[in-house]
Amino acid sequence: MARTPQATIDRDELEVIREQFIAAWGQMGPAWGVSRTMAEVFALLFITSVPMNADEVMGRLRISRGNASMSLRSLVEWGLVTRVHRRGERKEYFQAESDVWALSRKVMRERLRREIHPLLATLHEVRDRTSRPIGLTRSKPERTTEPASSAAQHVSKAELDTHNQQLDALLELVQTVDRLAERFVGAEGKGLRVAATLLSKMV
Amino acid sequence: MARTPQATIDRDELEVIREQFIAAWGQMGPAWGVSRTMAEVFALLFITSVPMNADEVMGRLRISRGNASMSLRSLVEWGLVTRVHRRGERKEYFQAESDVWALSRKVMRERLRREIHPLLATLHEVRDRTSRPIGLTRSKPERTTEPASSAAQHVSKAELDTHNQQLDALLELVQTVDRLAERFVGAEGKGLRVAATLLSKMV
DNA sequence: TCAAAGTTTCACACATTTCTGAAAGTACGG
DNA sequence: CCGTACTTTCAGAAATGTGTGAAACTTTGA
Repeated sequence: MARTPQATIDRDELEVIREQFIAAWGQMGPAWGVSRTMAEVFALLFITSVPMNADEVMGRLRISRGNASMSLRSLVEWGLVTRVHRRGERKEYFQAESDVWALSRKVMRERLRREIHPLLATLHEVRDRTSRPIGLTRSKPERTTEPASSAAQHVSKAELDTHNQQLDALLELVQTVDRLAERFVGAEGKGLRVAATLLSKMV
Repeated sequence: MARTPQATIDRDELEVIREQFIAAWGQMGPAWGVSRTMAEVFALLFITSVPMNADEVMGRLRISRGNASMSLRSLVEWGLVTRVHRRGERKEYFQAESDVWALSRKVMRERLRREIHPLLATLHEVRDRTSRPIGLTRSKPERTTEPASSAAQHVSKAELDTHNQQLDALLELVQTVDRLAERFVGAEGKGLRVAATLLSKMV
């Protein structure tokens, strides 16, 4: 297991290693809310650390022009990759954001926007439909009238209370996640790193 | 916008409300690494707060027996739902874990296991292939021999260093996420809640 | 030991997502 | 302006992921 500080590595070997990295990243893509290809393109740009144009990307990854164009565009939208113009060249080059902390913040921001916020909106909406102010004192069941089976129409107070309690608890959770995430995203610097340090102090 | 503390709600109305909740949850499913149906089944059990058997689930959600069986089974595997036996009844009933904090920990544990850990393993493996101890002092480029274009075979030291730096930075990030998550998962109680409280003290 | 009740499996059908390639669009230099 | 170099779009093809339903399997009570 002793690692020899290998001085040289073959071009081919490096390419194989990069390939392995790219493949691993690609597999994670879908689980992260981006397509496999998008993840691979990003991995390629990230690990190579050299700006590439669409042709280079499509050649290296063996994907179509259309796919390369789409993927690069999405990556730019996510803020994970930036366009680079080279003097005297007409082609557009793309380079990956290389600061991993910045990357994590950008990913988080995007997922917050696409997933958490819409969910929160719906949860609030749903919560409102059974009235009662949001997220406040979770009134304990205080069972009063029970089945109330007058005309097979009304829902018992107990059932409604349970519903509301579940919803409130969920809302609180999602809001907590949201607030936490916003904090990371907002933080100037290495949001996660700060968090990690802080939390390591808790038992 | 003033909310009347509505005393009664029609059965039908409650069903519609539940439906909206279930639909919203279902939409989030894919983004969370579970299928839409699985998310819906969970939402149904969670919001209804009453144990149901497979037939009730398939009836309410209009899904096939096979699908219901699969989804319930996965939910049990994830630990989000538990089987309940009723005295004298032969059918199996299923009920959702109702503590949202426990839920969040279980989801996190599962995703850690399926996504983060394999990724970490591969990253380490990739890192090892260019040797040098892991995650330690990120040696600054210290550019020495540059192109070294002897036989068009070897990779320049500079290129290799860049590669390793990117990889190390990424490893550090993923490890941080991993450690943070492990902490939440491990925490007895409301991991996230504690985190939120703690972090609210940071500026 | 059997029949009834309940659950799981799995080959196939269906739906959704992703990718391709060619055509349309855009912008730049001359 | 026009031609060339490059990029984007998009309809259909391919791949992937999900859902169905019936048959196989398991369990239980008599």
